[in-house]
Amino acid sequence: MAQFDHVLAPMLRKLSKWFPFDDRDQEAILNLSYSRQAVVRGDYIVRESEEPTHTRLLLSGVAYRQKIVGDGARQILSIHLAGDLLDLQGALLRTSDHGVKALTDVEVAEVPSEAIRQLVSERPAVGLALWYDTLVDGSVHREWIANVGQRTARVRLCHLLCEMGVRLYETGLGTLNRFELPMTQQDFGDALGLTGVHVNRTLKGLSKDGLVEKRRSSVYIKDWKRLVQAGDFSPHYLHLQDDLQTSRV
Amino acid sequence: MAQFDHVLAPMLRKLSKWFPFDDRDQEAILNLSYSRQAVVRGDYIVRESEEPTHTRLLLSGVAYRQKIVGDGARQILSIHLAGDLLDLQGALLRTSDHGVKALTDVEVAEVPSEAIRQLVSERPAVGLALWYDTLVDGSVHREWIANVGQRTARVRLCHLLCEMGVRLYETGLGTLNRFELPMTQQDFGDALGLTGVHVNRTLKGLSKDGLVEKRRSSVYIKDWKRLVQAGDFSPHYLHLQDDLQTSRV
DNA sequence: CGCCCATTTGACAGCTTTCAAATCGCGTGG
DNA sequence: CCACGCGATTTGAAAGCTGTCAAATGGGCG
Repeated sequence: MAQFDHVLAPMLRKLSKWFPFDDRDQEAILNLSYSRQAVVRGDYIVRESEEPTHTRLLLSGVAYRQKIVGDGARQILSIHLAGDLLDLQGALLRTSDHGVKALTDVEVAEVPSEAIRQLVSERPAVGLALWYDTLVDGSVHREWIANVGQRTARVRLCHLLCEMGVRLYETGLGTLNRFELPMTQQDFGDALGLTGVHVNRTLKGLSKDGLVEKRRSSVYIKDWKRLVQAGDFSPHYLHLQDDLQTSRV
Repeated sequence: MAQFDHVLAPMLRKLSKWFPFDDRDQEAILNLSYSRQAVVRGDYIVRESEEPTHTRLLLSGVAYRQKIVGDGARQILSIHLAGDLLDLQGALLRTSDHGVKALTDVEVAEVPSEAIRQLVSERPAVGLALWYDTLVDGSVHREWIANVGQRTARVRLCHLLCEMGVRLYETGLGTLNRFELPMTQQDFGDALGLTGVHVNRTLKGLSKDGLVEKRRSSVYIKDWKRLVQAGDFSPHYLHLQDDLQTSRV
């Protein structure tokens, strides 16, 4: 493959980890029309309630999905890293049920929903891969429901740190001992169903116990093994393809 | 269509609401091999962590998906009614990240995962429909994350009652004013991240305020409009195809 | 009639929130 | 190079929602 530098190559690489594509599948993916967009930190990538016309691939930076509830509170639904498909539901659903915002300055590639639908009609293998991606997305959602619903603040926070550690490691953006995660304590709170103040106190507890240090946007995991225990974490729900699950985590 | 009495017809009807199938698509779906299974109340339909070999269609009864966390607590992830596809992730993912249990005696049709994969490869329109179903599933998960993460016990409970009311109504299993929902107060608690005791007190508050009466497995909505308000409920996230959203809810 | 499970209640503990106010870190401008 | 300003972090005290633990009550089924 000579197209490693193609903008959509990360998407191809990610999807083809799960399903082998033949040459025509690959060609069809790389021939998708797209436009490249830069979004600055804090801006919307997709607004809630608008009708989605595009599906997006996160090329660089960190983004998150959110919902605003009646009293104005924000729930962060998932965090996304470079290579993740954002707003895949925009390819089929009529209205966006949530918003997507940029946590850092990001770059995205926008692909028209119509092009996705046509691609899937003509190349069923690509459809399977996109479906797979959506299934994993759902699995992560499920773990978040359980995390927010059943675990204490401390366990929730550890769990989220583990998830981000593993995913950043997988994406090559860090190690299990140190990675960059530019979320504020308030962001953590909104992701975990806690207040920023309580995240602060909980984080301090983890630090006192020698599990984690967080300084600005750097996260230092002092004891991965104990953090995994404290976070009731098992990476199965991420449905990683390699054997990270048993070997290193 | 003469095959209204076919066991898989409900699945065909549901999926074709979203995407028009041609005759060969329909035929292919109805020709799927399946086996019919009865599961009694409380038993597992799919066990967590086992490798899924089948995808299931719920033919009758009520089922729910759950996760058990480290300390043994149970989080209910979603409730399923007749016509729902269960364990669709079993078609592609290697291990089941959650369990499925029967809330009432249920009947399911089991379709081999391999058959699903092959069907999707040959009939891309069916693949689109299944993908769509999975996307809606994810949307419901997201609402649950927000529900459990950001709302008070009272609002959470109202929200869940609204969701079930709309879905039972949609499925023809009840009206918006009265429906059967055989969940115990403990079940509600496990779905909402609350204790059964607190659900009891909250339910009593709703009753006192003239919103809802629950007696055994019957739910009587005394004031749908106020319940919707109290539950911060909007049905958009269910991505219903008809205009229930604006007309009657 | 009696058992079993679900519901109901009460008292109390406790985790988390709320509300401020103080402190810190760092980019910007003087 | 230092001062200013703003957002993020930190802290304290007090309130509150929800959980815990038990025990009593209720209702349906064998």
